Amino acid sequence: MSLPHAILTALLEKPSSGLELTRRFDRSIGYFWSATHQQIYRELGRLEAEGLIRVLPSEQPARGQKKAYEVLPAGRAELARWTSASQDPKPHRDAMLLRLRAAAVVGTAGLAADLRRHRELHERQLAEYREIERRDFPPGTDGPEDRLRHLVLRAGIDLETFWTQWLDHALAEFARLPDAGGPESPAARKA
Amino acid sequence: MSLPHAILTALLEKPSSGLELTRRFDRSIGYFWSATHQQIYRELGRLEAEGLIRVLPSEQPARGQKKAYEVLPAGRAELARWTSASQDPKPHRDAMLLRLRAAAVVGTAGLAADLRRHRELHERQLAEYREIERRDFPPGTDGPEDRLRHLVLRAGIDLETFWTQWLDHALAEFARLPDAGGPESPAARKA
DNA sequence: CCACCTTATGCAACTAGTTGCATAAGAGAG
DNA sequence: CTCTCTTATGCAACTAGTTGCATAAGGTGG
Repeated sequence: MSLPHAILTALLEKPSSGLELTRRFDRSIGYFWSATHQQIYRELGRLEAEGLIRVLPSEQPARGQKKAYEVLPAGRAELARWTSASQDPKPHRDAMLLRLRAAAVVGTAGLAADLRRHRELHERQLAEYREIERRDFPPGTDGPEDRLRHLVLRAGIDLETFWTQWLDHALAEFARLPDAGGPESPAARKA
Repeated sequence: MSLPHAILTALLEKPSSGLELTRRFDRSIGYFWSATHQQIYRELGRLEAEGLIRVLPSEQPARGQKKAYEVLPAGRAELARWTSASQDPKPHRDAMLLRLRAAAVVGTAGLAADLRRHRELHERQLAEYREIERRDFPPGTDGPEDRLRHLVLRAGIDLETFWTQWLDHALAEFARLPDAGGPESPAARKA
């Protein structure tokens, strides 16, 4: 139930068209709230119908024409309401941890390669975050809005650092396991 | 697409009924792959229809009667296949980070209290994980299966530690912000 | 013996997110 | 002028997860 609020935030930061929003979701906002262009268009339609946003009057678009939206006062109020309301954290789902647990039962064959691949992906993401930090938060950037946005980026950086290190730890553990097939290789079991 | 595999893993660890599975998902497995009882019953039905699990022959149940399942060889094979197959990490969604970013635009009013509440929740979860670690992984527990399961638990412990510390950091940052209403309090804007 | 509580299973409807594809305008190549 | 590529918007169908409620057996207290 947060995609509309993600869009409101993005539009308050800068009025945009659906495709522009999609691009921004692929970059900054999508790092902690991803969305596809179809989700975004559908949600823009709903938000407009509810009177929380409107099409920028300058543009009178037809299909295939850019159509930029801006947030109306009711939209800002709704975002403020949502931001301050108490919310329970959603339980996270992590397929890799599940696979590790499954591997304890059916064997670790083939898993190490994917652990290494994930490690690379997290490292690449980390490098991207660091680049954003260098670019957007040079020393002296410390207005209240900057501080909050930097705080969010720090969470991303620290999380990727965490996963990179944890995967290193996992790979080290794998190296110590008896054999490539793991505790019970599926082949050995199926005979 | 991982719930069936979570269930297969749980059933391989120990054949169980739907409700028993639900309880185990509330404890260990649910810490990284949560599921409600309705999801579990529905999925058990599907897995049985696909021939990956079967009802334990000892029990011939009617409605309201316990009905325990065990994994068939085809189920084990499918789990092994899924575990070893390469999978891309799903982008994570975190509402709290989104709220912080929204707060940079509409103001921080009311947010600090929920940050504190979340900190408490993460700390409580951390204590629970540590208790599980103490109970299930005493020194000397180091068979290959134990190592893998411990690795997964460590991820949980370290993640909760991470969030607790990050929230402390966020609260410290909040304390330094100009005022309770934040950079642009909604009230000030709406006038 | 029946009202109520707990354990246990399950259906139906809804919400959110994903995937695949369709439509349309404009720009450039031949 | 028309074919194709890019930009842009959007619908429809599907998959996954959530919420609300129904059903049924067995035990307990009055």
